[in-house]
Amino acid sequence: MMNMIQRKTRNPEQTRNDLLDAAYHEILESGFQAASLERILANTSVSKGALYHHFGTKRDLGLAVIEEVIGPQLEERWFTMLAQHDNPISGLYNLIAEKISHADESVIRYGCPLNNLIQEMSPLDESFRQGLQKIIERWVEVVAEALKEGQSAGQVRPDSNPEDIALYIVASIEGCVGLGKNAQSINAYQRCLRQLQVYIQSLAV
Amino acid sequence: MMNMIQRKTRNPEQTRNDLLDAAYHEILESGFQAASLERILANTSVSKGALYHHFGTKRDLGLAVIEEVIGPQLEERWFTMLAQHDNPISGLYNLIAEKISHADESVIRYGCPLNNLIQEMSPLDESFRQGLQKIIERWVEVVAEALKEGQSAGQVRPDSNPEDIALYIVASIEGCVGLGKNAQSINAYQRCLRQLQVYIQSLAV
DNA sequence: GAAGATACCGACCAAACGGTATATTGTCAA
DNA sequence: TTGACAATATACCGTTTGGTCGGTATCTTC
Repeated sequence: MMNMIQRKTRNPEQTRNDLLDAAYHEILESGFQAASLERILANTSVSKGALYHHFGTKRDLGLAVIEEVIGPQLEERWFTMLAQHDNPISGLYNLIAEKISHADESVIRYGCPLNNLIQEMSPLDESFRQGLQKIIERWVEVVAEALKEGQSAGQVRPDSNPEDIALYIVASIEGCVGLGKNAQSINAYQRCLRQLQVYIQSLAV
Repeated sequence: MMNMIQRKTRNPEQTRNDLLDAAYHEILESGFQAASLERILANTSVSKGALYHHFGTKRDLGLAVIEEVIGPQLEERWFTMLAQHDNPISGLYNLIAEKISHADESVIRYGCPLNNLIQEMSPLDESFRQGLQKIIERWVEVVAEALKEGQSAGQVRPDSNPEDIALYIVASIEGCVGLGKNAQSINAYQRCLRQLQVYIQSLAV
């Protein structure tokens, strides 16, 4: 076979990561169903053969993006930061504050990758739903755990259910991001999150 | 041409409504991009020719669903009901209570048609975004207006911005529906909305 | 009742899609 | 050095997609 324009050296790990990264962005921009493998390949200079060597189907690629890109991303940016504060109220408050001040264009334009996939895929594919749900549950659990410790330390009002509140906080965040995205407005995004801050402060004892 | 199996009598309005209704359900189940015209046609016994007589493109059909189905649906179920209460706190509270008790399977499975389309389409098509944003703005406006009147009547705390709170409430609702959908859990859905009720009550003077 | 407009029909089309088959090349253990 | 296998390349395939087109039936108007 002629004209084999191949990569100079083999690097399967790099190839796999390139694919995951390109797939992540393609999915963020177009959604999973409308994500085009051809476009992903064009953005990575990876051949179709290589793609199907690393991932059995488009679906497998999507599931890998959830598990290996979106999950870890949230874990880093959110969960470890929350653990650094010894007061959950100020911890959550500061986390939201950071979201408010770092309102970059990508969030306003494309919203939250996790929420996007939830709305699109969770009714259509049980494996997707479970992969996404695992991340959500972890998120809620981390917030709930912080609130519980805050209750023990007398920082959080004891008359409230940490699990329920954590669930609601996560829901509100996704809601704020979603509305900011549709308004295409940093202002709406910030105003919405600001109210969440007010709510969070009301949890203090 | 032989074998023209046509509808017995013409009824352009009915045909159009049938198409809008079927498209609404198809979009709710699959999203807009993955919505199949063939499937819509199969569910309506309308021919492709008839479809393209009433709607210029698939995009036009989608925009019509937003404007003529989703918009009015929310207007009926929400906006008129809120106007019936003379206290916005109890009005909003009851509206959420109704959502909690009427947690039908469709909401848990498919979520909110408005939010689904926002997350999928608003970054991809400016006309979609504007159509959806019009509905969101109306929603926020109705809630904000009710809160303002409540402030005047001394029912709502005066130290808060009705527009911001209204935005946040709408965002929270969408967030709760979205999480309930991903958890596939009526329980999570209800617990989440229950916290929103608590928040709403905290707005009372 | 003829003419013109409106509504509807179904075969067809090009493009894009995810996926497969087969060939080739790099890597590394034996 | 060689044999085996992992990694990569590309041509190709069947299906589905949104959309078009020439034609027909029905309704309205004069």
